[in-house]
Amino acid sequence: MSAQLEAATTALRAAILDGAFAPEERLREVAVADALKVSRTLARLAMSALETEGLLLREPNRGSRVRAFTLDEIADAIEVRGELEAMAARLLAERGLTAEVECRLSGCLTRAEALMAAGIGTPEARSDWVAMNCDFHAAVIAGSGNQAIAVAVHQVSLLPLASAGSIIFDTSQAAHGRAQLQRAHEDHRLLFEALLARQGGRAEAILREHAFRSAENRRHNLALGWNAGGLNDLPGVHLIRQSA
Amino acid sequence: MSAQLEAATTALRAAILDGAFAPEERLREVAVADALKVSRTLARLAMSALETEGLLLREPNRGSRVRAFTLDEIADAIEVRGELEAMAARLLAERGLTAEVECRLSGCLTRAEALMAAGIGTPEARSDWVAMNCDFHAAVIAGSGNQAIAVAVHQVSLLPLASAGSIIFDTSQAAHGRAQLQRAHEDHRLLFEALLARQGGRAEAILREHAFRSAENRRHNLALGWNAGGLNDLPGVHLIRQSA
DNA sequence: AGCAGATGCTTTGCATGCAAAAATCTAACA
DNA sequence: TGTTAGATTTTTGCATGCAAAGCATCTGCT
Repeated sequence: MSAQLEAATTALRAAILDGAFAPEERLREVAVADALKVSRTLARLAMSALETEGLLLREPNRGSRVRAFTLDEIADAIEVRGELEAMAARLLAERGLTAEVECRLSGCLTRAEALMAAGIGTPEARSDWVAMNCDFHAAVIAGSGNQAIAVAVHQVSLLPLASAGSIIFDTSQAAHGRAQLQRAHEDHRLLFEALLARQGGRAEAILREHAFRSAENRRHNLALGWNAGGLNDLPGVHLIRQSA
Repeated sequence: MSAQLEAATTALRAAILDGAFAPEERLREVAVADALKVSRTLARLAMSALETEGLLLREPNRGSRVRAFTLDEIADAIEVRGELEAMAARLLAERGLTAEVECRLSGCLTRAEALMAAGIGTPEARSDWVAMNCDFHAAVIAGSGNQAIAVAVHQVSLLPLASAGSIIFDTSQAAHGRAQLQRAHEDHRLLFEALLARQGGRAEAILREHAFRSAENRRHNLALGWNAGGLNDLPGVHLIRQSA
């Protein structure tokens, strides 16, 4: 993918996630091209890319529409990601930590503690926390030595709000939100401990539960925002009510 | 994806898997276009599609190369697929079998028994077996109710020889090959039993072990073919010696 | 008045053409 | 003889243009 196409795709993806297009709205190439200030060809290619990412649905000869997601789909994706990361943790425990991975993980723990000590009230602190979380999870996956896990995790993380990089901070109830982060950090710490001790089964269980509760939290927080009509403040996504 | 593009992509994918291009060989758009008898545009789009599938590697401004795979990568992908299917089995056991899924699974068991009774010496029988196997695994995944699993499985199954639809029958040692199939069938039967009894943990364990051994068998059979230089008879794939 | 068919307009799908970037070749100089 | 700089050739990346497939409206017929 070339630089221009990359830029166009990124811009279109951001526009979709920002809610620039209504759910189920038809996307015409010319409109996209105009909005992105690129040629029809690039708009078309960007749309194709986002189609394969699953953000757009294309009907033959009738263009594309933005896809809408249910809360359940997002929670499902997070659960799958968790299962994959649990597998990675097990493999990592079995093969043992390299010095590099150990350093990276403990670095994340240190950063997390510093952030929690200073408080995570500011957007910068939240951003740092997200980066730390991404780094931690990525380190586990990379350390597992199984590339297929990374591929699969990448795929399910394409769903909006399903990746380790999208965390919804519950600022309405500070104490509750803080408790969630503390618990997440404790999970990370215990996981690190299990990895050091080569306890594969334990590492797997910790990460699986970590992800499961993460999915539950996500579902809860999203539902809150949904009911409050406040989803537009999120790194937007089109949500539709879950069918049943 | 339009009909013409779909056809071109399928043709190119088949050509690559058939080994029409040497590993690491550079693929030029015009060459591909000529070979597929399509315009450069379609060739280009097809190459992009295969790039996202992971069959081609593209370097900016320098075209694409066919990607080569190691035995380990294939085994890793199978293991990940197994983990995902094990998760699906657990979810399916927890939510219980619907009449439709139960019927589909038991149908697969019946077909398998018929095939084993008649012997699987002919290509048709082998093809039937593969279809049965695909159907069985797909039924478990679909029955889990978690769409993200299907997406992730699809992704890792894109690796050549990693999908449930690619089985290497060991015809050199008939008894050994037959034992492999019998064991696979027994796994399926026991899994069905566990699902009926809502034994989620047991179902998960069975399928995970099933996949793990499948990966080992695949590694073994591929290594056999590799050493015998007989990989060209397979639904071809470019294999390179695993690095370590 | 209602429905079927036809015609025009919109939108996508594909091909060709042009420009820029990379690879290769050539030649000159150290 | 080896190396480097320039020029040429190849190859990709992108834009524009044209044709075909939908979709809507309008008209004629029952």
